[in-house]
Amino acid sequence: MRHSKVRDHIVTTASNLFYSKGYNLTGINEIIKEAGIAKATLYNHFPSKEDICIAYLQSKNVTFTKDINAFVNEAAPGKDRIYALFEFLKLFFDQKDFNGCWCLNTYTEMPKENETVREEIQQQKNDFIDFIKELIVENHSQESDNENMMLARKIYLLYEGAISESKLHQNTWPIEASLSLCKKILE
Amino acid sequence: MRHSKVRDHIVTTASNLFYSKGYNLTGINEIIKEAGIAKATLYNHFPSKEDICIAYLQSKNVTFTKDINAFVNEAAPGKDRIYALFEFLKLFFDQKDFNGCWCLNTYTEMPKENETVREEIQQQKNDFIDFIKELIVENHSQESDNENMMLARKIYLLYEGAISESKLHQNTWPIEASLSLCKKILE
Amino acid sequence: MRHSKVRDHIVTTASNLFYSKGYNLTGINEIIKEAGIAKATLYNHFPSKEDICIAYLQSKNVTFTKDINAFVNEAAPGKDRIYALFEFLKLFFDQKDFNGCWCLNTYTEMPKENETVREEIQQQKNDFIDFIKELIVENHSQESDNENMMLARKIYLLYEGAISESKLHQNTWPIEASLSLCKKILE
Amino acid sequence: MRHSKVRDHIVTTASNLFYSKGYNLTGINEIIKEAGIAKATLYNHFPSKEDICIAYLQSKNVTFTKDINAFVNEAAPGKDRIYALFEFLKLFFDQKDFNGCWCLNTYTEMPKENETVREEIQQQKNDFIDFIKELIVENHSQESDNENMMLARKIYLLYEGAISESKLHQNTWPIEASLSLCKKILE
DNA sequence: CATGAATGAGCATTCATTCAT
DNA sequence: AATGAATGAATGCTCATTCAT
Repeated sequence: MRHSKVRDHIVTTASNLFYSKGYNLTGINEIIKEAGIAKATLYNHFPSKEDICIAYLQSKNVTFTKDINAFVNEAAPGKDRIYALFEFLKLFFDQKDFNGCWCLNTYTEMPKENETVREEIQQQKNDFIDFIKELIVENHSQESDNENMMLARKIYLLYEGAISESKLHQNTWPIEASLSLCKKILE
Repeated sequence: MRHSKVRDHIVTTASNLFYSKGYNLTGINEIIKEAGIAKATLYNHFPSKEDICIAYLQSKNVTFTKDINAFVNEAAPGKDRIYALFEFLKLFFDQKDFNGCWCLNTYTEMPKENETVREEIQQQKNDFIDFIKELIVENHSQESDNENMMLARKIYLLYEGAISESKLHQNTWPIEASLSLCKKILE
Repeated sequence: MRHSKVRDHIVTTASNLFYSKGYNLTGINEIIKEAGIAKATLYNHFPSKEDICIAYLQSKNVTFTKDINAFVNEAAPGKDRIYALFEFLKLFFDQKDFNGCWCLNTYTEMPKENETVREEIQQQKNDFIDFIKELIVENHSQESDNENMMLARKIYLLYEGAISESKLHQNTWPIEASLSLCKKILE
Repeated sequence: MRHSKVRDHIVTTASNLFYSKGYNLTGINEIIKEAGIAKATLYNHFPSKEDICIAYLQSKNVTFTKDINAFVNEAAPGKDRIYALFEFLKLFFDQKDFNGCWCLNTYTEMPKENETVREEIQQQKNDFIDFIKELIVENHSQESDNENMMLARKIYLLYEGAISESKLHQNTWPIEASLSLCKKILE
């Protein structure tokens, strides 16, 4: 049974802790205490802490993908939808538990040897680049596929820089600066 | 005695481990074993692991500042010196223990409550932004101080995006893309 | 319902695991996984792991008694039937999951306080001694009952030494040596 | 420092527990509680429980070798020294914590994969066989080396059967029977 | 009769730090 | 200034068993 109420509860609880405190600074004991379950219950649902981490990453990604899709679709087709990425980021930043990008954070916390987690993260980022590319294609589809990809990567880099640095400096200026730069290259 | 041979040896050893494995995944035992010293010796020089972390960050910054300064000064004055930032990053990426930015990594690994480390990191990043601003001033000093700062932040964001993402994707395309974008906004 | 198909399946599965891995190194989870049943199903048939252990010992003994009886009866009446015990042991040793004597193994693994299991094992061994005594009686019945018993115990000791040590040294020399000694005392 | 007071204390404490309760039924917690030390202190002296097991086996063997040597040397040279092996065993049996052979017990408790422990045990047993062979050589040295070895193995098998079965049946008859058999083959 | 889910107590091991010398 | 030894608290994980359905 892949989806159970308890399982979802564990993922939600662990996700909040992993995201706000970090993966290595969150112990299993803290997760079960917060979730109000026994240790063996957790291990009945997940073979190891690493598996909870994967579930955490996937859960974050599902929500993110859904939310950002909905958000950009509220903007007018064209460049505004691309700019909306950064508006979305501002809302994200304003959330009281904002702690940057779960992917970058987790990638940093994991031992290099953990290829499972690394590949999950790389996949999510590549999916995000593809998502940006789609927005670009909608906007100026006269370019070659390769040029669209190049542009998508640049906007992706601006987004990533913005999320990392707004966290580090605890300020929105990186988001504003990235948006400004984004507008410049799309004009 | 702020500077002793043993102290420097500890910092060097710990730095290599912290940088390549991460702060939380590096234990005190590993540091003393690698350094070939007794545990109490380490604690004679540093009150706690956190203090070694500060020394690590400072040590990394001293080297970085010296090296990047030297590197950009080899380029012709003007835009080339700014582009040299990204050339420097490529060399950095090619080093066999490359693991992204020690500041971003450590910021992610530390508990939010640790303001000492957070402030050290923010200071380093602000110093780096100032360094970029100096390069800009040298290049087109006719702009206002505020506009120079805005531009410096944008180039800084490109640099930060490039270092983070080249690590994550294990590829140089983020550096190339950032450099390309940098050239575009300076033309 | 003392004998059900499920019950027998559990005993068979548990027996294989207990014998090859040891009682303490075999978990309930491994048994149910291997048997393909639910945990509660197992506990419907056996009140505790210890009860499965008893069933395991009895099951092993039933098979052993049947097999060794059949085997020695194929030999000519007289001394050959006694020597056949060691020939039987050689065949036992050659089985790919050979792991010595289930009784001695289980006796070693159980806490001293577990008298139920200890008595079951002692009973099986006493039955085996009686079995050997019967073979002796068939052979030279002119001896007193006491002398027959003494002889049976000696042959039993050779058998037990042979099984333990062939396992420990992973070699058949202990069986050969015991057989050789057995022949000497019967000549 | 291979030999420290604490280390010896740990080995002594663990040995008593491993021998009387069994390796798997003795937890690290019980060892440290009985030894009156902190958990990390134990792990400062031994990398793992398995290493304590090796130390336990070696410690038992050192004492055994010393004691049995001293004991047999008190007997008159010749057959008596060989018979003394079984007299020694009787004294061993009478000790209040007698629980059979530590080697056979530990061999049974260990997973098959643990070759380190298995080899240690096999080595001890082979050394013991060599010891018996020496006693035989002293007695009737006119035999070939191979025949002496064959005889040593047989007496060894009697000894091993005696120790295993006196434990299982909680009685000295196996020792008496083995001794009786031993006398028969040496006459 | 069978099940999936839950549990408390326990496991071996590692952590950063302190202390007496 | 340097050390080896000791520590309490926490780590991730497994155990046999129970319970509601």
